[in-house]
Amino acid sequence: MTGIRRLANQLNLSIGTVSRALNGKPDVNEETRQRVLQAAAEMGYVPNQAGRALRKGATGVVGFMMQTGAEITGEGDVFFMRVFDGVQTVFARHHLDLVALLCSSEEDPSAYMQRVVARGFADALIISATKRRDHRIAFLAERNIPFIALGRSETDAGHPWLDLDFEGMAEVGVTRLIEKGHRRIGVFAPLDETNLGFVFLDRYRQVLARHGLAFDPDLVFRANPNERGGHAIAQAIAAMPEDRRPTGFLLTNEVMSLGLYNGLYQAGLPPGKAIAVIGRDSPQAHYLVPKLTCFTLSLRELGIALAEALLATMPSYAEHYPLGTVRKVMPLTLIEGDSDGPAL
Amino acid sequence: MTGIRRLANQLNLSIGTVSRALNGKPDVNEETRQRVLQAAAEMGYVPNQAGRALRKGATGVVGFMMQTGAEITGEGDVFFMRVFDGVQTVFARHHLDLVALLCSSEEDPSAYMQRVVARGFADALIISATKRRDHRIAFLAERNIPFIALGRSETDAGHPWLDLDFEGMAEVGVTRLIEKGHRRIGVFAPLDETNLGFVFLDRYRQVLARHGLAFDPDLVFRANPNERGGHAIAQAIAAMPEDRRPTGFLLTNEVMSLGLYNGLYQAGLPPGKAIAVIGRDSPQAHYLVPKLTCFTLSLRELGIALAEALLATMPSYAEHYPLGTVRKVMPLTLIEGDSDGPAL
DNA sequence: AAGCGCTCCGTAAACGTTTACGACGCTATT
DNA sequence: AATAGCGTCGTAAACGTTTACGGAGCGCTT
Repeated sequence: MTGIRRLANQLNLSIGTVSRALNGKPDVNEETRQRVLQAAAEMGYVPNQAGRALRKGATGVVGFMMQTGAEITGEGDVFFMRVFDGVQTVFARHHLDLVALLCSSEEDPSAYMQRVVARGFADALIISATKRRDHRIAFLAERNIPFIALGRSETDAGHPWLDLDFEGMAEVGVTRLIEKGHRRIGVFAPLDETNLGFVFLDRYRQVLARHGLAFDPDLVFRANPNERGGHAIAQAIAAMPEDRRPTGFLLTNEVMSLGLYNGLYQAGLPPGKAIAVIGRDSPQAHYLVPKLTCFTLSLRELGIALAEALLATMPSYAEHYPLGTVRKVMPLTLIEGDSDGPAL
Repeated sequence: MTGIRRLANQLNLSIGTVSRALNGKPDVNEETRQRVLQAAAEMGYVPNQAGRALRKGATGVVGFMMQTGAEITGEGDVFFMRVFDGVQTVFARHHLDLVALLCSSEEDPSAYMQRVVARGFADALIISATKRRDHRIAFLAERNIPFIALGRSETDAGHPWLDLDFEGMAEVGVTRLIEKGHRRIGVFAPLDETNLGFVFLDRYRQVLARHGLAFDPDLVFRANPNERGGHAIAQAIAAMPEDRRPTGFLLTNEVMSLGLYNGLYQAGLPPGKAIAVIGRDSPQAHYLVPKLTCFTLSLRELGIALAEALLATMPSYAEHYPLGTVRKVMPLTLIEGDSDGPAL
């Protein structure tokens, strides 16, 4: 005798009643409910996940899909850990569990996702590292599985997403550099189809135009979104003729600054002096010299917003989170450092 | 009609035969097996996780338990992502899935783990961020749930573990600094009960003694195992009277070096000149100036070893991985940089 | 020709829950 | 006094698999 049956036996109740008592159903005497609850606690009873999932057709689990071994997110680990924490504070209120679904670098992300949803592993998904064209979005939307994307994408399935305010960063960052006298402002762009704010470049050009500055494609530096990429950009800058180099640089990525700094120093172009740099907040940014001027946002709040937006797509939570597909951009605020001095 | 029943219907077979065909059981005609396999692929059939788990009493999932929002691991994100990748290459061969079980910072880790195993979420567990005294170990060992710990612990349940070779780092690192003329060598130790190689200090003292050097407790710097902790250590060093300061420092942690460097520069004690530093390999370490002399190991191989050691505890995999409880220390190799010059 | 062993397949039970439905006793209504 | 309604509880089916068991068909031996 195992599981709920043992509990029922102990209490001289039927398994049906015990189940109802535990699940807070109305048609059970309050006194017996207390008896059940107490006995469950004493015997350490926890409902079996498989049995419950099989019957209910839902697991109570939300999966956050990530790729292992890859360094394509451009965000550090603390980034995700803090976002997770925000997501969980919301989920905890609704007895939802968050797990990270780890897609091996040897498996195709789309295939992995298909496997995961077909097997009924999770009720809903959060996908990150979205590409500009992302098959996963159409796939999930078609079989209307609740999901939300962290990061915009060009493939639009009327799906919900959250993203950082890349437009705002372009607006504020580029304007700031221009006002400090910079005329040639370099920016980062991803190498592949990874979506790290493809809207950023548009706004960058708009701001330039508004100030009467020409757009120079050579000032868009493509690289991998990691430390090495930052270093590569520095080398590329150093290799340019002096009068064509950027005098200011805007980095929308969290972890590239360290490599960029290092490369600039090596090239004799000290950041903050020869080249002004604005980046993103991260544990690294605090300890760069000179102190990095950077955009920051609360990752915990990002996680909370993510969770709430996801639940807003699920009818079962409509009473708490009014139904609707959220598409929101999270604003960032600027922290002034010493890395974005005026143009020489 | 759903699931395997639909498949069976389509093929004019019984669900039993279809199941056997899919699971590679011997008593099924090879021709019909091919028919089944093909039909399954065409119809995109994937066995339901809940049904299978309920019947078999096993999920085919291994959980890697992590804490969100916390920064207690002392390892960067790339660290875990690469370890995961190693684990998965092994698991993939055995149709095992790896997921990260995310324990919220608002929930007690032991309670979370209890919930996870009672619900039958995973067949086996990998636990990290082990404490010197870790309740989880006894808990898992008692109900003999297969698990392995990443990191040693003082609570010994005869359980398997893997850990970095902190003794080796102490041996090689301290000896190296001594041979370069350093007499006062500082080391890092965690603040709380987090286990970051408590064996390290023992070996540190042994090496000192072997070279006739006295152990000075003031040279053991306690701090949080993150960038901020590194910075705090630098400040502590600067606050010491000059003749009591360490002239060399050994950092066994992956991410503290950036903070330490920054703090030392701020204090006018440039790393590599005023104070020799040896640390751990990480994406940051590559771009520190001067280049950090550091210990490195293949995280992928660590993951592979972790997975193999875990499977070695599970009888079902005995034919591939001979039964036994592995307790192994992963060696690290030294990469020479420019940060550990001779004593002045 | 009867028996045996082998291959292949169908049948049905079981895993642990949840939940629709009905049964029972009691009170209040007509 | 019969009935309706309510509160409480038990019964049993269902979720989608896997697997022990048995049976049908066939070729071979004795």
